[in-house]
Amino acid sequence: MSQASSRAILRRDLPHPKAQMTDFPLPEIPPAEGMTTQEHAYARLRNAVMVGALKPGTALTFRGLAQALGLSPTPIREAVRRLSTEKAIEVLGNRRLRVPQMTPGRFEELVELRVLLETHAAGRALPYLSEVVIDRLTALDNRMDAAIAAHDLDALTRMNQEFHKTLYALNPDQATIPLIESIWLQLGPFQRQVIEDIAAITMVDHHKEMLAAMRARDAAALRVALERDIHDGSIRAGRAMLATAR
Amino acid sequence: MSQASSRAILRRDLPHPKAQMTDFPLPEIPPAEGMTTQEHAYARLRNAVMVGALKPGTALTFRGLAQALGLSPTPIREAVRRLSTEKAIEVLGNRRLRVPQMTPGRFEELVELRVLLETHAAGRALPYLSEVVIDRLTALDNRMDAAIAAHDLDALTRMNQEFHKTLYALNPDQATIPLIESIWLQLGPFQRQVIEDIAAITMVDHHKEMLAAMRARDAAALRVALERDIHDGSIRAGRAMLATAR
DNA sequence: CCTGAAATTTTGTGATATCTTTTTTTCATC
DNA sequence: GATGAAAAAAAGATATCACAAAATTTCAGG
Repeated sequence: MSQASSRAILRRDLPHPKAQMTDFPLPEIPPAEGMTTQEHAYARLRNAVMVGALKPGTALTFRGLAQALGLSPTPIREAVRRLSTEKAIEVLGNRRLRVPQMTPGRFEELVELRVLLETHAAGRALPYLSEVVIDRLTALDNRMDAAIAAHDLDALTRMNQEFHKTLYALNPDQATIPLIESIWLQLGPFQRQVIEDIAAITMVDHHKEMLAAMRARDAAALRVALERDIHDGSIRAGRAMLATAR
Repeated sequence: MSQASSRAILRRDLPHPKAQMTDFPLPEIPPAEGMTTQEHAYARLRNAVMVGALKPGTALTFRGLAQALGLSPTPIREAVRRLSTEKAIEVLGNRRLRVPQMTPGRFEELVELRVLLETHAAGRALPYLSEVVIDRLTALDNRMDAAIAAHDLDALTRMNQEFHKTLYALNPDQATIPLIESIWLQLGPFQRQVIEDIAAITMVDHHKEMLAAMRARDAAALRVALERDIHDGSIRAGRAMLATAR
């Protein structure tokens, strides 16, 4: 991990002392072939938000991010603007950037949207589901068990998203995934504060329910398992956190 | 209208001769107070896509757009990148930009998503609905009747979106509207090819149904009217168009 | 030790320059 | 006239520059 030059990302002052951070890593992302600098910066920042590497309320600067990633501000600005459109980063009126704060109302809305969009996507994916894919998802689920054993929360988060995304992407006429990912981005920073091993384990348990429903080609059961997966994975812990944080 | 310098927006060659355009206007948007150049460019391009001022398949260039808007490429790039994240503009692998093409499968998916998200948003808005708002929506609906009489399709499209958006925005914990707008953006370029006066009129008729349901605070009726509004407004004409265009 | 105004630094914004890739045009050859 | 390779033009990507706005620090006065 390159935490070497990640010092200048933050501003010095923050409204809430709790949000103060002296240093944090921007997880690396392998730079794919033929990727522009801007795309790589986007992928890396997006991943950082998605896995919760940036806490809610964290203030950012273009120049700080540029320095942290070893780039000029130009591609960073493009990447951050894209993320701001996805509501992953907030551009405040006074030209300041920060990772959005979570509120109880927004949290409930986001979880409802996850259920709405993901059950829709799963239903539309089911007709395209093959044995090969089920095997692939089962293998992925097993790797998640290993990640839990190793307490590797980053890998677990990534694989969990891959599990869901693989299912939804089976439908070739795909317009839902970007919307779902926008929701994931908005939940990401908050989620990290919330996830605990227990929540992670129930998450995977629901995946096994989902896989059983897929094998049976049972749309209703898949929907129920998915709803449980989303609810148990976030709602309980999230509500508790927001209730005490006030 | 400033169509003066909108010549260099397009590339000369296009895969489909049908998509070739010699000139087109980018509808103007009043530059709001304290708006940055990038934000204004974003608003203007976004509006152009939303109201269908750019045909599907239209190829764009950063420099051409910059010239058309009288700006340097920098803010244009940021604006276009944002739109590409919203799937309003496609960034092809070979670094080319274009307005996305519509396919039958994608069209059905987008309309389904409209119904899914907008019925959700309407349901969540209903508890916040006041008489004042209903009156405001009724007045807006009347102005739409006038726009139909005047054959002003741009104004009609804008007001139709305002009608829907006003309703959904009543819920203060709002995460759905950006998703809905992304769908509108994706349907925008195609919709313009499809809209006819008859479709526009049925659209408004459904608004009157929606208003009646709002007055009665009847969530089920509102949902039905909204579904009809979306379906009748696009599905029939859209399907017909895509069927013949093949 | 606190307060607040001025000076300093930092930052966002937009234009421009440079480099590389892609596209378009030119033109010789078949 | 068609074909294709080379030359020319155009366009994307990124770094840098200049400027204005905002935030931070400094420091005098209480």
